[in-house]
Amino acid sequence: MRRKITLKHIARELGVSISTVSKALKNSEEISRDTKDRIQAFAKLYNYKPNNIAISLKNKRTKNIGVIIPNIVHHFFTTVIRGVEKYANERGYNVIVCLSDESFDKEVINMEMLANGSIDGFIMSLSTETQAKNDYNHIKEVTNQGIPLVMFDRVTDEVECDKVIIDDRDSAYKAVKKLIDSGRRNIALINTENLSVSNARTEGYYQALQDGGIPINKDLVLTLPFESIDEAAIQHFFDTVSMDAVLCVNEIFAIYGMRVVQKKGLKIPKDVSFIGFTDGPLSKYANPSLSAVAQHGESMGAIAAQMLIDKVENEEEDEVYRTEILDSTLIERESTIN
Amino acid sequence: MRRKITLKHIARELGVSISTVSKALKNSEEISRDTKDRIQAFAKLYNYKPNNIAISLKNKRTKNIGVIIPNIVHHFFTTVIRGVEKYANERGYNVIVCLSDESFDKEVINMEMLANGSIDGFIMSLSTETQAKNDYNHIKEVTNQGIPLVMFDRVTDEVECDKVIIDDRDSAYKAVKKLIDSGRRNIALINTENLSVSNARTEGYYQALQDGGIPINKDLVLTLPFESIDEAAIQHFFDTVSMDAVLCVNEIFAIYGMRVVQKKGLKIPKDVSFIGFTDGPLSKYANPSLSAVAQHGESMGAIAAQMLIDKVENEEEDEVYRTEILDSTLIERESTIN
DNA sequence: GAATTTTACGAAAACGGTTTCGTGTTGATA
DNA sequence: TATCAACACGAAACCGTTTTCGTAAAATTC
Repeated sequence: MRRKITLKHIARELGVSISTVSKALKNSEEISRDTKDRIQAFAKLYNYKPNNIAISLKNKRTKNIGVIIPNIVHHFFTTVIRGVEKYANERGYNVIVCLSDESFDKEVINMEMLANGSIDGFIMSLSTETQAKNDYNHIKEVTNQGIPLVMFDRVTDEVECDKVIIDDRDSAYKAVKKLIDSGRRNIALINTENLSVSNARTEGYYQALQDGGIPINKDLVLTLPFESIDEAAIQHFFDTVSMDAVLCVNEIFAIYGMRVVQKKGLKIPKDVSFIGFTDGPLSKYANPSLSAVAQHGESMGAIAAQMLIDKVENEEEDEVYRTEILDSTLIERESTIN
Repeated sequence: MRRKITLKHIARELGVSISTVSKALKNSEEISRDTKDRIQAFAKLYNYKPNNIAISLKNKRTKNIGVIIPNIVHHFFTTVIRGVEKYANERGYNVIVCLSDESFDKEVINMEMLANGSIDGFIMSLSTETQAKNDYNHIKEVTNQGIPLVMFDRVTDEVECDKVIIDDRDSAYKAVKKLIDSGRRNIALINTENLSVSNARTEGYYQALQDGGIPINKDLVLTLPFESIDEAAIQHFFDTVSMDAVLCVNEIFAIYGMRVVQKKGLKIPKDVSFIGFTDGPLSKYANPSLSAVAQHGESMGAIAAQMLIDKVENEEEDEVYRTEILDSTLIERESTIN
């Protein structure tokens, strides 16, 4: 087993000083051609690579970025990570992924863990629990220390930092408008508690109904606790309420809803049409395939990474923060197109 | 903005030496109660936290583990990461995720990037390209340097290290046997090129047919390039070959196959039953829901993490490697149960 | 009161690099 | 031949810790 070789080893072996070796390997003008050749050849032979940790300590730059997300089994977050990773890698950064598991405490622990020098900046999306508690001290703590932060998707006004979001309100508005335009009048909504994005989508839903001159009927709105997929509640909802269209704030609700509706003998989209949020594989491969609002997670991740790295590498800390609003796309599939 | 405080700051501020501060904060017996109290109070007040990078350099331990996977949008890999992350976090480790994107070159680059001190050990699953090339020098390089490595799922005999896999051959065998036992005789297989796991599953398929006394018919096997989801090829396959059951080496093939079969007016599972590999949300929410071989990615990840961390923290390097074989579970759903 | 042991702390090395500055040697210049 | 710049390299500081070892001063022992 060949252990990693250091500058010290090379210096000792070649009878020169550590500084000479360091300079020679950076092709410094200070060192003679001869010496450089010797040192470089030796280094190549023994496959010398500088130790990242030592460089990090010296530069106070780790070239790592921390990504904290609530959950990784969600396709959306997965695509964001992918976008972050791809972009970060191109710029020589590694990605440390931490999962808060929708828990406030884990979010705090993860942030503290990484904030002590392990990373140059954070990209994060809030856990539901954090949004419910409305407690952002751990995040302010981090930004106060001057660690750059970019929040995406689930964000809050309480923290000043760069943000990347889609306009959830407007996306829902457009989806509902589309349903109205195609002649639907009894449009239901299945949403979730305590989630900034769900709330925004709900607002868009109401606004679209209002603008469309459709009276608001609270019975058409089913609010479920966060993704518990309470099958009985969904079943009961469709048993007791009648509608000709449904907007769901996530894929799972929509897929499950379609199933219940189909079991009742109704046809999709003839009798009821469905639109879901977050276009993932489920939507694409569902039967019928589900029309969905695509959030373009990968671009979101790439943009977040770009904003973060630009800030990290930008010496002068301008206290100006941007919020980038990305376009969503309504992808129409069998669940709305006859 | 309060910058991070260091031992040096505390020492200067309190008129003691750095070593005294360091010891006081570790509650060393060497330091008087008085001094300790002063220092600890001061440290608490200014929220002192030791710098991870400095500690890493000193200890030659980063408390980071690198995970290299081919793809993150695959549900299976996602669950593995989750398992790794959960377990690693419990033991105080962070997880650096790198995506090889099924590319040999990216796999090499990622490994080299992390191998220079950024991590204490690797957990990885091979990219298709690496398996096709059969070139594992970058991996051997890493293990030669004494960096612990655990491979999972897509592994190779060429590299000596700890491994965690499921018995793909046996899992496929059992799935096919189940189909035979339920009276199916024309059992098709949709598999993939150049993938260790796919090959093993194919072996199990043949073996089960042989043991079941069913003649092998190569026409019943469709081999697709890696997950291109060649829709035309799948369509053509079902148009020209007739079968009463299909085993697919991944979810997508199965879901897409079911759709084609349904469009032809055949009933699932009455006319054709389906079993897929890798139980993910698609299987669960498909219509009909898809019976699948569950690989228990989360346990796989947790076990891999445990093996890795045990090895990392174990000083004496016993050159003995284990291969842990996990049980898979056939989850029966509507696509096989009448 | 001298010798010895504790007590309480500081100096310094080490981890593996980078970088500034100092210096002995060489060759050119006046 | 004295002066000086250029060249080629080394010493040392620094990043932020931990840890070993040395040592004054205080406390204890005889």
